[in-house]
Amino acid sequence: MDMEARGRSEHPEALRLWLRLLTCTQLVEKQVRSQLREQFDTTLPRFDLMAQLERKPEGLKMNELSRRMMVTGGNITGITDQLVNEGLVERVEVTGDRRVCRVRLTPLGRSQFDAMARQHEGWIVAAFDGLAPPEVEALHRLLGKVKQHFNDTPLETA
Amino acid sequence: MDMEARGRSEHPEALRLWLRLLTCTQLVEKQVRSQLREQFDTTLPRFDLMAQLERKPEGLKMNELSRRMMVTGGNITGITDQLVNEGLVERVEVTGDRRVCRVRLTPLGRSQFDAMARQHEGWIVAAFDGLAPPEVEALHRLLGKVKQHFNDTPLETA
DNA sequence: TATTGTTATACTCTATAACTATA
DNA sequence: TATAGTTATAGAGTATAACAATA
Repeated sequence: MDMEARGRSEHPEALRLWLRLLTCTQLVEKQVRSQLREQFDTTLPRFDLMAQLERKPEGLKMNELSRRMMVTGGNITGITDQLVNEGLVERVEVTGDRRVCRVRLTPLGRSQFDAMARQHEGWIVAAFDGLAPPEVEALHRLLGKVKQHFNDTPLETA
Repeated sequence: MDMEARGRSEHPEALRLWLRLLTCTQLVEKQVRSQLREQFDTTLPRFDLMAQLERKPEGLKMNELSRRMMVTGGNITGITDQLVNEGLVERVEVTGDRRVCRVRLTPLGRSQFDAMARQHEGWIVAAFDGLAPPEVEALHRLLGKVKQHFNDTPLETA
């Protein structure tokens, strides 16, 4: 229940913040994973991939899926294969470059994703409804700065 | 790079917040995992388990480790076995209940953890140094409300 | 009977690297 | 040569459930 006992004795603010951030994410993520499993017999990466496609009717290249989902290419092939076998997404050839393919939702995939997304939205709203709207906004803004700083920083190896 | 394209078209605030929270956590977590691997040839769960023990010289029961790390018991046995084999932690019998054992850091484990924690702290400080101190504080406080709300809510299955 | 910890197992997710086919 | 995608593999990390010993 308390991952936050993890830091060193000095406990600088950044460390406390990180442990709490991790705890919150894990709480929500565990909830989402188990609900996806129970209610839809699916997994978070599969849901994520379909969610990436949902707003791109023309589909996305494997490349782009890999970058957006922050995992390497081989994994995208694997998840895509599963979803293709179940008829939820399809690979489409791209004219002009025969190495490339686009992946997009099938009508079945779209309707199934819509059903999942509706539930998913409910779980997420429930997870954060301890916050007032301005607090949600503030949290969103602050995390935006964290993300931005990461994008700006060349990821030092020291 | 942009997990946040994931939500539905309506994009209520809670959903946007969740996607950003997840993105930030994954960015930091990937960084920490790869540094732990490169610099100390260890993993995040192993580091976490040692961190739990660091502030408890008397050790923790397997039970307590399981609860704190939010994973089931069998996994705690596995990670503990590894660390015992490397001489970093030890199992201690508990008088009065022969089913129970406490796990605690060995002197070697403690000194090795200290070295890791020093580096770890640096990675975390770097991850959040795009925020001013009052912003760190605000973020910490808001996430505290999220966590609290989770603890208070009996985890509805609908 | 209930609890603590262990064992055995299966599955998902991941990165790496070698491979192919195109460019 | 370089790039897009695939294949093969190994290893984390996890949950589940059956089990032993003890309470």
